[in-house]
Amino acid sequence: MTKGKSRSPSSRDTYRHGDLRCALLEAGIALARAGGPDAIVLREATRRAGVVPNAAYRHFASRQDLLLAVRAYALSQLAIAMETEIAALKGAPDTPEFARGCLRAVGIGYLRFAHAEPGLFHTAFSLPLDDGPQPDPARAGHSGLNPFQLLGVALDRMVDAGVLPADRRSEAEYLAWSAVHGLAVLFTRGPLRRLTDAQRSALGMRVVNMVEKGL
Amino acid sequence: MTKGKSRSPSSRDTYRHGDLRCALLEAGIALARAGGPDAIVLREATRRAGVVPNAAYRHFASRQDLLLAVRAYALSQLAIAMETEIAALKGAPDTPEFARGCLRAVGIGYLRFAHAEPGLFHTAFSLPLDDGPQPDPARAGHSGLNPFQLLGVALDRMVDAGVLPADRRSEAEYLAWSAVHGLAVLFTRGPLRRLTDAQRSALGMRVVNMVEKGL
DNA sequence: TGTACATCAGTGAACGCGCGTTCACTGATGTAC
DNA sequence: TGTACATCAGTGAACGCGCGTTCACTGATGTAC
Repeated sequence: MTKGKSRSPSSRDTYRHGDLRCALLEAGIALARAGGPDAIVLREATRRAGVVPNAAYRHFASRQDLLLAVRAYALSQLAIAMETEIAALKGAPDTPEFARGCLRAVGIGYLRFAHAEPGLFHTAFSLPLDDGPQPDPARAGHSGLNPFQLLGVALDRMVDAGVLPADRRSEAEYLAWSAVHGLAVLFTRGPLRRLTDAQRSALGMRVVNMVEKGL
Repeated sequence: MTKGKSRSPSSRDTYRHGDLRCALLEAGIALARAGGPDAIVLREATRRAGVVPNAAYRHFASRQDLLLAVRAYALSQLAIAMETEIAALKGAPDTPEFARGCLRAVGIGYLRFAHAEPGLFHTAFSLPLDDGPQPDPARAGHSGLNPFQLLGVALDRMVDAGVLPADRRSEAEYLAWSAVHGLAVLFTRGPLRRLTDAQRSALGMRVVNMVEKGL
């Protein structure tokens, strides 16, 4: 993920550009960060990498292919944001408190990421997500789980801790995801985009509480 | 909203095209319906209206101006979808049951519209919504209320009926909106877009119930 | 250690596309006398 | 009632733009002898 344009040649970047694929991906990420999925423009990525436009085709089959790589990065960053919140939890695991905390952490991580990186956030969901039979590890966080899986684990924990009736577990992912995703959209592109940090996190907590209570 | 390309000239469409503004708006709506906000293309709208591209500038200041007009239409259609659900409610008004039913109707209307008209739905929220000091009537349904106002009224009713504690009323719009909007997105462009009608409405009910219970 | 060679990452030039927007115009219309 | 005229909706032609993508190429690299 480092380009090293000004570094002396190493084993990593001896050949011509060095690591053009990586440079293009980074440029794509920067574009997505600044302007969302539509801002991912092949020619601009090559410009930033200091390379002629068609050089990109040595590393990506098409613009879409680059976009998918950027999206995978965005999803992994989202997963990491969730993991960070979970890691900050206090208290003993396997307690009801911890289980609830986990679900909250997943939701809060989601909202924080959406606010901190709106461009990447929208890139992550710019296309339908269809993981094949087995989940793509490129979309995962440090735990190896992708955002959806992290949510699933949090819900499983709640069932195990006796906080969520087992008969409500099915498809609970989508209920929780809906609420938090909706709020993230209202925050980032909707009428709530001018809220202060305090207002935003207060409303975030309320939504997460609503989910916990309403599940 | 009727173009009357093949009608004999009336007072409405005697002058040249007749009612080009209306024809362009209709074309824009058709484009949005089929492909969302990005599909609203000035040149294509003029093509469909049988007119040269720059003719559009007699009626819309820019592409953005046309897009805003289409969005207003989409919002009014959404309001109407909600009103339709409300109108179908049985039971006496001013009862707790009716108040709850109202909130559910607003949510279900929202979800139904999103599913029936995904292109218009996404157009409605393609830009930040900033109603000025007074709400734009072009975005309203038959009642004169826009979608957000309809939601507000439903929540007020719940407070009046004693179903929602007054201290939870504040900003409850955003909690409810979040949950339903999120689900609408998952339905229309997310992983839930292949659900059957039955599955979709079951999940819709669950989200609406979650909101009601969790508010 | 030195040389010939095959590889393939990046080049240079071009393609066709469709977009939003501007300009000076023209000619059917409704209106004033 | 008839004629001259001003209006302004739609025309015709063009602008500059940037995009994704394809083609035949070239020349630095790593490798085989």
